[in-house]
Amino acid sequence: MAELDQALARIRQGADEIIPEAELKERLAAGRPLRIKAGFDPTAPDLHLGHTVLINKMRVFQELGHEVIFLIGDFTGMIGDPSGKNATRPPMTPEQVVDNARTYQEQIFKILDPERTRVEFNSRWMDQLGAAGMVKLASHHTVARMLERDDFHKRYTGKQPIAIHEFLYPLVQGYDSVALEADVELGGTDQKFNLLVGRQLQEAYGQKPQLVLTVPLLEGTDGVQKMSKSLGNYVGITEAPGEMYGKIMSISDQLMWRWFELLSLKPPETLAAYRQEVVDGANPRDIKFRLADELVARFHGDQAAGQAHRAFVDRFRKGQVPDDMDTVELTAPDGSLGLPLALKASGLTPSTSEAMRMIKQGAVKVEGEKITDRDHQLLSGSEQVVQVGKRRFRRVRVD
RNA sequence: GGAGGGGUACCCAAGCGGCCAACGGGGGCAGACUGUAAAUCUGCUGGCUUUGCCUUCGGAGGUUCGAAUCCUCCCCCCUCCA
Repeated sequence: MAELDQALARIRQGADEIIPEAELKERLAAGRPLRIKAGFDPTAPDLHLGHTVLINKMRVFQELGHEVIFLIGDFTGMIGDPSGKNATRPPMTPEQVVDNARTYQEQIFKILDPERTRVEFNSRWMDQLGAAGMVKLASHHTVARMLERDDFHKRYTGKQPIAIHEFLYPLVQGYDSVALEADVELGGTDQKFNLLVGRQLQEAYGQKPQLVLTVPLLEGTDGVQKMSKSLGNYVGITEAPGEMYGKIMSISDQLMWRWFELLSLKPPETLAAYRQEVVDGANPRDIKFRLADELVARFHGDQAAGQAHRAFVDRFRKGQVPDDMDTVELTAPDGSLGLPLALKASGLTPSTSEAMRMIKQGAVKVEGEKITDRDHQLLSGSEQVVQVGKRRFRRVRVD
């Protein structure tokens, strides 16, 4: 049974909770491939590293021979969630959903095996359910239990509004488990309540309740809030290798360990050895290189990762100007172009006002030389490297 | 349906006739320091043909020499009562 124990260990690794813990071994021991469900919101098809914590876990199940279902919540997405100001979503058209679904698949198949991934849309069964079915579904859960959910509870006691349809969210998600006859549902720790509703509903519909496995939420590049696109603290998995490499290298040393733990596929012994290296005096930055190497390679291949690594070292450690910057061509009607206008026109700053500010603050360099004169001119026929701050470069040619 | 509270820049939040492009905080950007770290300190944070001009305080009008601030109508949000 060493094989079973190994499987258990791999599933548990990095997981926050498994409910009920004991049953996992039991189901695995039965030998039948388990049906693993993980739901995704179709409104945000740009996956970032935070999502991959979960997808990595899906992959583990896949490698262990189980049936992994990638569920796109198109029905749930069309309801929209009007509550939080930042969560207001316009209803999506079917075309958008299809588009997003395709984008999703392109991205997840960087991690999952497409041959062994079942893709589902919950509109398939939700559209069939009808109003009567919805009422029946709603009858299986009580308001009191719904209010146990932490965020509902807080809003209720804090006299904040809760729209009725928000109660439908967990119900529909739970019903997905009924429709799919899921054995296990994966989700972030913030999904725990919804996942548990699935268990309860399956029981109500005469099924064996699914197991619930939650994974921690990954902190974003700021190291504090969870990674999300709206907070701008994310690393998208389709980002260019250099971009991705830079973002990973900019995280704090403390956060680096967290990311290793949740994102690296390296065994725990290796990570422990890394920690020891730092204890023994290694520069944490050099360990961070390994994290960046691994992650960039996963999404872009070894070669691109190697290139990104070298480019990073050249640019920041050796202070060189990057060699792959964009070139823009500008026209100077009067033989020369004022620097602020050039900055705006080349996209280095969003406005001339911003360009003025950057110049005043000493953030602008032309051919490596700091320019603080706002009337500085770029002459026609010249081609110069213009830089704003440490990261924004552009080769500007003036005609 | 009734009563009350509120809509201010990316977010939170002051201001309640001129000194307001609008206090303060957060976030962001930049500079110093560094390991492009983190922490810290400093500056900036509407736009433009930039020592000046133009447009912003839910929307549309109005009063006034002058309005984010007063008046009218409208839209939206919240709380309580029904």
